[in-house]
Amino acid sequence: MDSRPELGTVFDEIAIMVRRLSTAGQLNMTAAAVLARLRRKGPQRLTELAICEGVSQPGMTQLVTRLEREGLARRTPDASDRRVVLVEATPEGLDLVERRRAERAAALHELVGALSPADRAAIDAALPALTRLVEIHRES
Amino acid sequence: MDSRPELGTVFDEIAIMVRRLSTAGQLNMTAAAVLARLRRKGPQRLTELAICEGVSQPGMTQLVTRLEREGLARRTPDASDRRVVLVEATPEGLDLVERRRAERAAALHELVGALSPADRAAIDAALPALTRLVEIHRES
DNA sequence: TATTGTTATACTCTATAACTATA
DNA sequence: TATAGTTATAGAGTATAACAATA
Repeated sequence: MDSRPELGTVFDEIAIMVRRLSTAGQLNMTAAAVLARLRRKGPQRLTELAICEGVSQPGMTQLVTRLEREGLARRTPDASDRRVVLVEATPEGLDLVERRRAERAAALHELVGALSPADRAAIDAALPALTRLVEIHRES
Repeated sequence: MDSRPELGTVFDEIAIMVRRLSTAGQLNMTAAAVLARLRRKGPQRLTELAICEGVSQPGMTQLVTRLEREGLARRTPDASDRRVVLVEATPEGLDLVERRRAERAAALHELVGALSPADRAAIDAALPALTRLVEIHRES
C-alpha cells in the first residue's frame, strides 16, 4: 500500500487552486497566459502565440481582438513582412498581469503562513526543482 | 533584486502543464474535477457538486446530463427526500478517472526522470507540505 | 505556391431567469 | 414559503473551412 501523496494528484489540485486565486480582470486562462507571455517575451507574432498556447490561428485572432477591445493588447505591423501581425501588451495589459500576480502572491502568502515552519521550508527548498521541472516540460 | 522563482509563478506554470498532461476522454477541467470528486467521495447531491466546483446549479445539471449521456455518471433518487438527485460515477467513469491519473503520472514520471537526483529528492520531500497547502485552501 | 492572418459559421460550455415538484 | 432541480434562452469562447493579402 502506497499512501504517500502522489505528484500528479497534488499538481492537479494545485491547478484547481491557482485557477481560483487570481481573478482580477476576469480573464480566462488562455487570455491570462497570452498576456503573461507578452510581458515575459515582448511582442510576438500571432501565429507563434497560437502555437505556444495551443489554440488555433483563428482562435488567437479572436482572442487578440478581444484583448484589443479591452485595451489590454494591440496589433502592430511588421515592417519586414507585411503579412505578419505583431501583438504586444499595452501598459494597461501589463498592469493587469502584475495585479493578477500580486493577487495570487498575496493569497498564497496567507495560505503558506498557515503551514508549519518545516512545511514552509520544504516548499521553499523545492522551488528551484519545480521550476526546472516546468522548464523541461515547456521544452518538450 | 530577488531572482528566486516565485511560488505563484511556479504554480501558475504547473497549472498550465497539468492541463496538457491528461487528455484521455476529452473532458474539460470541470468535468474531470467532478468525476474525480465522485470517485473520492462517492455519490453527491447535484447542488453540492455545483457549489464545490464553483458552477451554477443549472450549469451542473447540464454537466451531469453530458456525463450521463457519455455513460460516465448516473443520477439516482434520494429515498428520504424526493426533490434530491444523487449523482454517482459509473464504472466507466471511474475507469476514465483512473486512466487520466495514470496518464498524468506516466508523463510526470518521465519529466521527473530528467531532473537531477537532488531535484527529485527536493520535490519528493515537499510533497506532504504541498498536500497540506492544498488542503488549507480547500477548507477556506 | 506557400504562408500569415481574417471572416464565416457552427458547436460546446455556462450563466441568469423562469418554471416544476417536493418539503 | 423555501428548497432541489430542470428548462429556456443568451452570450462567451473556440474550432474548421473558406478566403484575402503578401512572400
